Amino acid sequence: MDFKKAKFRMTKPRRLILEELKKSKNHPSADQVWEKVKKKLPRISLATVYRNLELLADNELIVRLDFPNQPRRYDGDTSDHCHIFCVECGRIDDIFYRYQPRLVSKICEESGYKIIGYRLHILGICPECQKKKAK
Amino acid sequence: MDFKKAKFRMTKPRRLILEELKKSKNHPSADQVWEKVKKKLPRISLATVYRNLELLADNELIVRLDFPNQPRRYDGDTSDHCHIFCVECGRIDDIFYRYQPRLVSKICEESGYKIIGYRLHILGICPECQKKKAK
DNA sequence: CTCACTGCAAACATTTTGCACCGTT
DNA sequence: AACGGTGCAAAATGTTTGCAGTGAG
Repeated sequence: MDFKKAKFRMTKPRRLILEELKKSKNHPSADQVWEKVKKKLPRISLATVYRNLELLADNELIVRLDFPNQPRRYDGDTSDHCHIFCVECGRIDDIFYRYQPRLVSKICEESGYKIIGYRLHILGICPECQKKKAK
Repeated sequence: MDFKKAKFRMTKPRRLILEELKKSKNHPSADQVWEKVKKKLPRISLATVYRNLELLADNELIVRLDFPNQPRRYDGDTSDHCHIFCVECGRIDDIFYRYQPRLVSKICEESGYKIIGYRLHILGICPECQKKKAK
């Protein structure tokens, strides 16, 4: 991994994006981060937000969350946990469960792949959407 | 397979798309399915392919595969298995491992979500790409 | 002083939609 | 005959890029 090589400047837009992500609990999209950061830096471009989110994720300061049928989301919490995604409203919550990939590693060896990582995604319907549907 | 209850007609484009997917082993994208089906039905539109793939997936005759940074892929094999994805070239292979979600179900209950399903995605580098990188 | 970084607009890739016509049932 | 399905083109969506100017180290 070329993590060490990566040298980047901590510019104002970059710092604000990282801070915003560290403090938000709702796993925002690039667009949502943009809306927040604009309040402090009104001239910031959406392209800058995209560029910085990808750079921060490449350097493992934040985490990319890819779920079906919606824009990429980001998590400022890089600790080892997985996510549950509401298929109705798109809400994402943290699940503090550490997936143990021992068995599956064994099976994967047969494929000849070099394993990089695992993504355990849980899909469900959040409490609010269950209530709405009950009506 | 029982199409009687299905709320859709088994038209020629739809049948060819399903057949193509059932026989292909490389988890193609909509675009790739289109290229194949065009050989038998040259006037078919890409929009038709998209519409039918989504409809077939909704009816669980095929499976959607969503991996980061590439178009949605589809699997004609609906049996219970997971997938390994090459982050270099986008190749997807089947892994015949059945994920047992007992423990995580327990943990998820605390979230109040109604659980719909699990997606275990494995990321890696396929044998061919490992060779290329070795140079 | 340099070069990574930025804003902006335009390009891009993928997917969805409106509409008039077509073909199964 | 009805109505779901289709081709086509255009729109929508989400993200990336080219460029000229800016500012952090």
